Amino acid sequence: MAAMTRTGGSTGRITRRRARTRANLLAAAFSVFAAKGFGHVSIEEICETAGYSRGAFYSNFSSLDELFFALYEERAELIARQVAEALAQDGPDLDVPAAVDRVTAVLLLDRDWLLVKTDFLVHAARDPEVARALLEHRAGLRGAIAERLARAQGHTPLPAVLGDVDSAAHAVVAAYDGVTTRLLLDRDVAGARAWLKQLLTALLTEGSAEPAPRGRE
Amino acid sequence: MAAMTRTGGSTGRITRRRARTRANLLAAAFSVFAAKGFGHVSIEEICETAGYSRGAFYSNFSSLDELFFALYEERAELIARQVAEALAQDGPDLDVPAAVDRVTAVLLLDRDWLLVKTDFLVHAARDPEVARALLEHRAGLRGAIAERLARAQGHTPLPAVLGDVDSAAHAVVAAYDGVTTRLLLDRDVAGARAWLKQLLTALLTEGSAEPAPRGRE
DNA sequence: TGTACATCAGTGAACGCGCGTTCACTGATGTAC
DNA sequence: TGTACATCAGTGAACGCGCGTTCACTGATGTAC
Repeated sequence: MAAMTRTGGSTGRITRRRARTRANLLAAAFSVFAAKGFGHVSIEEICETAGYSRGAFYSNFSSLDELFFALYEERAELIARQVAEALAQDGPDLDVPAAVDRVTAVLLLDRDWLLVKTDFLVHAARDPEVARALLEHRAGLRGAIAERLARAQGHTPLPAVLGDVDSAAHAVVAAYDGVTTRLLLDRDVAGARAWLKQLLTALLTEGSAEPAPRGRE
Repeated sequence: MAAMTRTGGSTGRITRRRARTRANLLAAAFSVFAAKGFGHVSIEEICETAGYSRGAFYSNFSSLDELFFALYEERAELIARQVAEALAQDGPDLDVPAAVDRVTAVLLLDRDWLLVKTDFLVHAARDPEVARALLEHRAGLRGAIAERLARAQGHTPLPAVLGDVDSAAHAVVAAYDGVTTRLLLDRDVAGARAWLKQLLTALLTEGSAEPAPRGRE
């Protein structure tokens, strides 16, 4: 149970070569998973793409599942960092449209990531342990959003129907998930962004406060 | 291109035995796909579950993909019919909470279906042909919702930010997708229903018109 | 309703390939002096 | 900075299993009379 693997800061006994190989395998895995989907990918395929023999794989991972998990964690943390950055850019008052633009730029730009994370979702849906990890990541994202909304509460009040900032953050994440689904199917990134913006605006502002920009875009 | 296969109404040359076998294979496939996920399922596994030899599979389908597609179509049509029914139950005025209850009962009840349809989504995301079929199904659902909303427009106006009924229907489907994601992870059906209801209420009614029921549920 | 025959649907054995997994080996990397 | 040695990381061949796919066969189903 206690974390014995992967000591904190100092590299310790992990050689550069090893780190490089691991990184190469993860990078190759990302593109192969994105292209074919977890479950349609063989260890051999990843190794071939990365330019290693299969032995190299087993030297670094014990199974495809383990690699997939490591890959997800790596990328999810990257995204989380980028979202946090995007949210921090405003001053104390929240400029909803600008913040939404910045966040969606991070979240919707990379189709490969959408594919991989959705694969990971269906994987997690069948394995409670994996689900727990994914839920934690989502809780982190949600927390960052809720915090940001709370910070802006005085200036831009939320609609009463949503309730507190936590509910609002939940709704934002749900909107993101909904847009992800649509984008996976129609591949219309520009449309998805515009639409997510509209959706979030509808959710986060009083209906009467900001009427729709008729016929524009 | 022209549809040569599967003649319309009369059974024609399809024997009962064949129809039964096909149905059994589809039913077995549904539970196996739900349990393991498309991509982690072998033809052999489905046949074993259904109680047939592998030859029976090849006598009815030419590949796993084909079976998966047939399975999706069958179930998606079933769901679409049930949703249409649930939407038709009110009179001309729309009782939003009641309608939402009925629709969510259909859409969120069966976890296995959520799993399979999400599998199908990631499958479709990688194959434009399949994506087209899925988009058509979604368009059908959306159409039914939009029609229902339009029918109630006089009585229950939509918030201006959403724009027309089509946008509103899009938003409803997005909310459904978002809730699906969450439900796949936390398995909290009651919570998901309550939450979807809240979300749709926030989307479909003027923020000022219906304040939140503080602390209730 | 019964019998003979034709076709159909599913059987199960056989084949072979792809790939997961292992392991003795070798070249690469890092350390001690 | 150079050399000798120890350990580590990745190689690639080998093994074998699971399973996709085929096919000659047989029992089931349906039809004609």
